[in-house]
Amino acid sequence: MTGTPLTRSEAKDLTRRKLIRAALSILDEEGEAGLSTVKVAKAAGIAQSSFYVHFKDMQELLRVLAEEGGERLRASMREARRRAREHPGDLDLHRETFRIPLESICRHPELLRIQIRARHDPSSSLRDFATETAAAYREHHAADLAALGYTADNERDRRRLEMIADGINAATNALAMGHLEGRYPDLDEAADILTALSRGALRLLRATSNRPLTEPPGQPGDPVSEPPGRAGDPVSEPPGRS
Amino acid sequence: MTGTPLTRSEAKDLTRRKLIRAALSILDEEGEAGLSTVKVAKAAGIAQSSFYVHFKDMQELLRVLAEEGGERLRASMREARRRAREHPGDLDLHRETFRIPLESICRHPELLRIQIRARHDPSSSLRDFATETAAAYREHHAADLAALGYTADNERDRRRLEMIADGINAATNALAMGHLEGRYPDLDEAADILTALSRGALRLLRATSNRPLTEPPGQPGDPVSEPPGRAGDPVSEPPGRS
DNA sequence: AATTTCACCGATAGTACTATCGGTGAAATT
DNA sequence: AATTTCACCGATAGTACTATCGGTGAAATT
Repeated sequence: MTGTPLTRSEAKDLTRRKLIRAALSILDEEGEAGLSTVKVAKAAGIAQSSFYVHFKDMQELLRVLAEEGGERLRASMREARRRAREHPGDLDLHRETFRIPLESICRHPELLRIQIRARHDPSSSLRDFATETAAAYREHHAADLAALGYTADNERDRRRLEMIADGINAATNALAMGHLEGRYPDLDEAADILTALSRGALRLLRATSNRPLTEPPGQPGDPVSEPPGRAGDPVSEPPGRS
Repeated sequence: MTGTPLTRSEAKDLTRRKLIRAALSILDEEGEAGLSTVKVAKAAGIAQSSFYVHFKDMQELLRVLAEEGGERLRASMREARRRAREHPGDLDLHRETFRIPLESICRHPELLRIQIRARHDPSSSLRDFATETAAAYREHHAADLAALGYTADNERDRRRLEMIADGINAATNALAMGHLEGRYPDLDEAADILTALSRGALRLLRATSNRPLTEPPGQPGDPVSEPPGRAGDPVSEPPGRS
């Protein structure tokens, strides 16, 4: 049947993978509270005590899990955004920057769930890690927006960009979860909504930038003004793109 | 000192409130995993076994907690949105519909955290409840948008409205958390961002509605609707508002 | 005044889990 | 071939918690 004589370290690594896989599946079915060395070891086919050959404790396994998943997603997002920036005209590519994370989340939803739970659980040893991860996503997203031409040269605008990135990331997670729950069968539709959310907010940024402070939000005739001069396509490209 | 002779039921109710308060504070400091009948009872000043006089088990206490918090928030949001609808011109009132939930979340962040954790924890007995609560927020928000004039008379548009509501709700939670973490000191700024996110997405809805693309919900001449040739105010009011 | 109710108590049986320890045999090294 | 390494094992001490039970005294009812 097998014919594959494994070396000792190969066998160990295999067992380690089995433990990780088992943990993921239990996490998926029962959540973090259902996770125990007993269950994971048993599901991986080894004795409970052997769990400690591979991990110092359960927290270490969880961290490994979170890191692996996060790394993969971040890499694919970076790539998608880079491509979109290189071909600025391509709407499909731009939407792609939203579809990539959506798909990535849907591929391993438990990984996002761990992060979300950890971020909101003061007792989780992963909390700091999850908070840092979320901050990295947020700041990276904000930096990408800045690269698209939404220069943030003062404190307020920087904060706004960060809020937009924060909000959009949260919305992305929410829509991915909705897809998994069967509410939004088409991920492209979700990506469209995210694009629209993002652009709407960015328009505000342009509109009320600190440059021409002539406009306190509300002037006769133009309730929430557009940059003077350019009142074009309502779904127009960001300033630096066309 | 006291001078307040409590009846038996008053005393019992007081103890019950103490338990709830204690649970909230422990939840805040240590999270759900740190919650136990031992700790809660001790913090409330009674014996561990007396916990069961007031609650069937810890899950019941958690549910009571979640229900109380959710009820309060929902009521204040309904009220804020009603007011905004009654005075359609008032931008401050519209922003208020976003500031109310932001403030409410910040008042008792643990309550939202419980819900979020529960939604993403398959083992939580509160999961169904949290999912239903989230669905209620989402659908209510979507209905409110529909009431603003974004009629959703086909499946696709309905789904889009729901996605927008879903995304905005998620963004609201994220910005509230960011405020608590000290990143967004001004809740009004956050409310502005949410308003902008919302409007941007709704514009898409109008723009690509499946009906004759020429005339979305508004009438000809309506300053609000965006007839293709008429590059009007890109951050205009929703169709039904002016 | 006698009786009943009941919020609370301490003790405790039971459950689930963690993490360590000495032992084992096959792989790896000498 | 002899020796060492080490992934894995079963047993077990220790920890933390849940939920029940009989008892108690003051409040409430009669």
